[in-house]
Amino acid sequence: MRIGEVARRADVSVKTIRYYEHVGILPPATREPNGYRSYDSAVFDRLTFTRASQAVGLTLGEIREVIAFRERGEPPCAYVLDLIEDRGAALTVRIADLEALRTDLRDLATRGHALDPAACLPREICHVIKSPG
Amino acid sequence: MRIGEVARRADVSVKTIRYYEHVGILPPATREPNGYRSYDSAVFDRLTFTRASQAVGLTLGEIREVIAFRERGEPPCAYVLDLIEDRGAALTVRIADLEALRTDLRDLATRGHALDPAACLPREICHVIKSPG
DNA sequence: ATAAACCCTGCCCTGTAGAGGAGAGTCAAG
DNA sequence: CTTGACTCTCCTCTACAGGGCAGGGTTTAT
Repeated sequence: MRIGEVARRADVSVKTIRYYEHVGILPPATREPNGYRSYDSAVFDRLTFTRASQAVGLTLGEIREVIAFRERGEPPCAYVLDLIEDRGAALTVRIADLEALRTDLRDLATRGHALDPAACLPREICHVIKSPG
Repeated sequence: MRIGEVARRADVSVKTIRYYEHVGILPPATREPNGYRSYDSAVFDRLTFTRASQAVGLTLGEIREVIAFRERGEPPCAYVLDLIEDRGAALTVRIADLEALRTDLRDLATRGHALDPAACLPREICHVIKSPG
């Protein structure tokens, strides 16, 4: 199967498939005598796994690591669980940060609506936004 | 005052100051006869405002817009409030997405711990991660 | 006089995940 | 025979906010 057909059937772009090969998500494709890449159905397993992994927030670099385990013959499950737990912890921190920011924004909006634009001095640019200090 | 002193006193890098001039956050500095940039204390108001704005999630592009209002002689407060409310709404969506992702990750971790790595087939790379379909 | 510290412009580099296009070769159908 | 669809490699570009050099000129203190 050629790259275009793989792309259509997996609903990814041809560019993406070449890129995945470039970054090691896909092994170097075998080639037809004319140089065209040739694939068998195993490519769909890779692409499906890659998509599912991206959906849970793994980067291509991490996905490549996971695949590397598998290629060394080791089940990557333990590594995957670590990754997932790290991602989860990082996500918790990030969500907390964003929630704090959202709170700030709401306070700012509330305060801002109570302020008079005519009382905003050029020197401070806009009195709605003040430095935390 | 020269750029280095501004940088020290405002606790930003010299690079950052030049960059801000480049992108229009700061007006082109006046120059000493030798070509060195020369600043008066107004630069600190800009830098302070810029920092405070970044802290609430505005981009330099947006900050530049706000400053442009001020330079046209209009109080930018109304525009700032719009920006803040847009950011807040976008943030709410984003937080919801991340929370959904965190939920997925937790489910995945829970299910993953219950699975046997030895039962993970090479074809699926890692059975902890499955496509949503 | 000279070394250390400062300043200038201009250029490339970072990370993410590819997109877009140039220029060329290949293949099937009409 | 030629048109259109496909494929190849290689190069540049995106957003964001600067960082890190090179290679030069200037100032300040010793």
